[in-house]
Amino acid sequence: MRKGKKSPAQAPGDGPGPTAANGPRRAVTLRDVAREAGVSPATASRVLNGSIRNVRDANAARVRAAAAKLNYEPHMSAQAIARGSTATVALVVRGIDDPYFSSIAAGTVQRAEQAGLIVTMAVADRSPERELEIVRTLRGQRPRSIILAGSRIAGNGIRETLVEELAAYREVGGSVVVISQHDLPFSTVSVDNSGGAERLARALTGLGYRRFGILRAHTSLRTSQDRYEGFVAGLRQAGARLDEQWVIEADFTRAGGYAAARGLVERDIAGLELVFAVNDVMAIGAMTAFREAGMTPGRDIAVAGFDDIAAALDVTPALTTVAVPMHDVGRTAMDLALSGDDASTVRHVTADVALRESTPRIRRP
Amino acid sequence: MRKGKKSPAQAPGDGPGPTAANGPRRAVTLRDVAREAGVSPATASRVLNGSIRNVRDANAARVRAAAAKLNYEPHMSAQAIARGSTATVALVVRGIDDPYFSSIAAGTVQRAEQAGLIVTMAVADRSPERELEIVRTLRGQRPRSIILAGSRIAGNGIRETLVEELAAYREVGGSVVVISQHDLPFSTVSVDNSGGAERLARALTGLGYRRFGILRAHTSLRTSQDRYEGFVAGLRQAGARLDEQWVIEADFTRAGGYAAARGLVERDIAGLELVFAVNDVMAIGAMTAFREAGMTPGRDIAVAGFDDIAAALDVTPALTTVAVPMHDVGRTAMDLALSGDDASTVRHVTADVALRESTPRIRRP
DNA sequence: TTGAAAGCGTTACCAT
DNA sequence: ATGGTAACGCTTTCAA
Repeated sequence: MRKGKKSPAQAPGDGPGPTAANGPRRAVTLRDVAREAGVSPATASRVLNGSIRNVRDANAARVRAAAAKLNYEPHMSAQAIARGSTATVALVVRGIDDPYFSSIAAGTVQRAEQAGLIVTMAVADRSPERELEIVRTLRGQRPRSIILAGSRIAGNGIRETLVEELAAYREVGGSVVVISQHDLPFSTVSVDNSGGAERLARALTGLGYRRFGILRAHTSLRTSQDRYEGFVAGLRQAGARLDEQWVIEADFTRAGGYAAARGLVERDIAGLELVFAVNDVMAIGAMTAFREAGMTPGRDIAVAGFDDIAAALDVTPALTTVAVPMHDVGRTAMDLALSGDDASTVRHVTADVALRESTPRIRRP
Repeated sequence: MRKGKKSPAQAPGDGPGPTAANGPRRAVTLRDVAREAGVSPATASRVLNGSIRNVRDANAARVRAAAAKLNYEPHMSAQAIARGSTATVALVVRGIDDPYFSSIAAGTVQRAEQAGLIVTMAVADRSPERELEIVRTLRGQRPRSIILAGSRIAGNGIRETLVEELAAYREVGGSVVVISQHDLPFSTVSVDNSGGAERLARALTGLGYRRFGILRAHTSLRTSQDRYEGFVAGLRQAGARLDEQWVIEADFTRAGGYAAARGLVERDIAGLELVFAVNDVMAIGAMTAFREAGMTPGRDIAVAGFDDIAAALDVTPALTTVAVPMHDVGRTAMDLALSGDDASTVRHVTADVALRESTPRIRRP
């Protein structure tokens, strides 16, 4: 038995009234409400949370009154275990801090709220191992769905284990949605990273650019890799060639872009015309680094990014980028999660090139 | 009884084995693990989640092996109801999308993870009513703590109801932390909004500025109000006066700042030297609006903000602001939440003026 | 050290 | 329409 608070406290006869003691009073339960209303817990349950309408109006009213009077709020965990399902959706991101993820999260949360679900956030910024660990823990929450945003391609079996883990989760009734990981056997929101980057490359060569540098993240980041490869493909199509020495790997963050650009300016970059960073925060970091080095972005060196975060419009010059509708991505992910589509549906979202002042038409000598 | 899966399925004798059927297999439970290990559920519980170390090594090993083999993950909801407490913390923000809140959230989540807690996010961007509703729903989750970031001062009784609601929640064992709402009877992380703004005003007058405009949010937003009043106080101390016609109320967002600045430039603002926006996103929106109107921020008009979000360094000219250590705020909030300090502790965090190029020393005629 | 059993707050079946 | 009661998956007391 639990703490012996039943018999002594019950003798006097009623609810959780302020029993003069001071320790945390116990929360109001459905039984309290039922007692107050003079009905059985079953009836109270039917009124408050049940789907069926088989309760006499008079009783329903009394129950509702009692609930209001006692300020009753159903215990979600208890409901979860009684019903066998929760009202939770889990979202795994890499860094909430990042405008990309926070926009996706915003879209997700918005949709979840409409559906009466709560979303829990986990941050998997450290490593694939950590991500795996998180997914494992998440299973314990028994969420309806797990949405994975910005996950990695990990080597040495980690990825396989992750897939197994998620598959097992789906096996017991959960749904899994991944964002931009088109080769995982789950429902996917697929951002056209590769195509967008390709079109960007073509647009930029169209503006006259020929000598490119690229700031990309580690190859294990699928998003970065897709954008990189798409961009290179676009250059190739346009007959521009890429000098490997100007491809730099850095963190997928503002700091990463900043550091990479610093590294660049310390070398001889005469002749380098444009730097493409695989996301806007890196591009913006790079612009700041260039500026600090006395170069004016958009004049001495062109810069382009990817994502079209809000800040892309606020920097000077405004940043050329590829617009990803991040809210949509989040919403779509949630829609997929809730659709109950057991198949591994893929939903494509397009990414459009937005040419701005950071990449003016170039006048070649 | 529930779904009749007990008797028939039990006859053959064993666990949740793949019974040829295809519907969602049921998840592995502690009983399954216990059976597999040949011990009682009680023992399995002790090994897997119990604090006490009273299990023979051999048995412990078998239990662990069984758990691993079956890929068991404890059902958090079940634990929550059995133990009478959850491992969640609820965070209520106004818009995850906003860099201010996402940074706070990041700090919070980081700390929570260290403590083995999961955080659920709710967005209260709509209205005080909505916020109240959210808090109410949240109570159903029975989180250990509720952290309120960026909440409002609402009129007409809503605020009182909110306070009552939170008080009741604390009554039953939860802890409440509010950020920057120093007059609520709960533990508080108090950002020195008013002092920071005051120091900013003095620093700016020290640079020679005399004619100020202010972009602020609705008076119901405590943070905005504090910053506004602090700034005005600072001006007064420096003997500068504020022309009311240049105080504009707008949304607490980039779009709000942009719109307000548009409105400003459409009027005759000759003589206006500096615009202070009560947060960086508004200031940055304003800078963009000024630039679009053909004015160069930092030269034709000075601009200052508050928060020191990452973007403040990336805009041109770099934005003068008051630096709020947002990660710290988030972490501190979580620390307070977990400290179990029943008293309404207040933790102060300072905000330092950061003078940058958007407010150069002014040369008066 | 171990297991039986009660109990946590709900829901849903079954009978009334 | 209503109430009794088993069940959900786990923890913890109590007795062995």
